Amino acid sequence: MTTTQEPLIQIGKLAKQLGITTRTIRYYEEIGLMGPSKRSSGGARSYDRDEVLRIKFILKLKELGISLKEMQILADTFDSYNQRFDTITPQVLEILDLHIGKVNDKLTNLSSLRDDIVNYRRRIAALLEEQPSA
Amino acid sequence: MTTTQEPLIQIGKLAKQLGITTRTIRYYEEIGLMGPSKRSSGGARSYDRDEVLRIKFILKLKELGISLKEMQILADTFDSYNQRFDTITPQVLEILDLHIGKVNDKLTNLSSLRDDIVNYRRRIAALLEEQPSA
DNA sequence: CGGCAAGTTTACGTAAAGGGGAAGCCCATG
DNA sequence: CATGGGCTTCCCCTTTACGTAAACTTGCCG
Ligand SMILES: [Zn+2]
Ligand SMILES: [Zn+2]
Ligand SMILES: [Zn+2]
Ligand SMILES: [Zn+2]
Repeated sequence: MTTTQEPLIQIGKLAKQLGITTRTIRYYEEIGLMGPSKRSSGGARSYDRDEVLRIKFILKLKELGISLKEMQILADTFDSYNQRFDTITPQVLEILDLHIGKVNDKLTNLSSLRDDIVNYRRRIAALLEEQPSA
Repeated sequence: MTTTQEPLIQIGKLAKQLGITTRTIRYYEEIGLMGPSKRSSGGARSYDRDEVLRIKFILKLKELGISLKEMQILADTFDSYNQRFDTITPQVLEILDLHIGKVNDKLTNLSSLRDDIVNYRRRIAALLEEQPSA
């Protein structure tokens, strides 16, 4: 919440700018990830800089495989702890570390599977060359 | 398809053994990932060793983030190329490499985000210690 | 004033990967 | 013979992250 008169952006522009749809933005508000946005007299949503940053942050986390539900939990603890910086960040770090671990494991397993397949293939190829029967 | 008389396992046992439900196994058959299984006179499904291996392979790929749809594509090319080993493995490798790349990227991004947050936190902490006002 | 773009709400649809239950066979067992 | 498992097929339910259509305002332009 920045109180000074700053440039507001409308939902359509913002969506286009971020490469998402307006539906997505409204959806994030709908599930409480965004908090009710300011409205124009006519009822149109508008966003200021820190709200834009928040959406960008959400998108970044999403891209990294963190689910909206997990973000909700984060947002909730964030709100309940009343924006205390040093209580909230460890939570984020915890979730991040958890995901980093998962992704790391996945990478290891994928790579070893790849190796298995490559070796398997090599073995078969050798066999086929040795005795070109059948 | 192994023709020799070998031990067959029933769906319930198999599911329990693999830590999944019978529904899952039937589902894999339903979407064509498994090909129709042998049936007993009474109509009960039974599986031989290579079918079990196939399911295990599916589960392994799934665990690594490959979708059932992607596996279907693999299975399709596999079938259409009539089990020619050297035509099918490159396909698997291709998909695997693609996923390895994705996962690798994700890992990098997650780690750098983590670093950002840690640094951000450090900076704020320093600020709070310098001037304990407000 | 007519019209169009862009906004709004409400509400139903979708894809993925199964979960779970009903209704009905088959078969071993007390 | 009855009963209890375990199996079968249907078929609807669930979650996640939106898509999409309907019907309605607002704002602005000629
Ligand atoms: Zn603000
Ligand atoms: Zn997670
Ligand atoms: Zn076989
Ligand atoms: Zn994929």
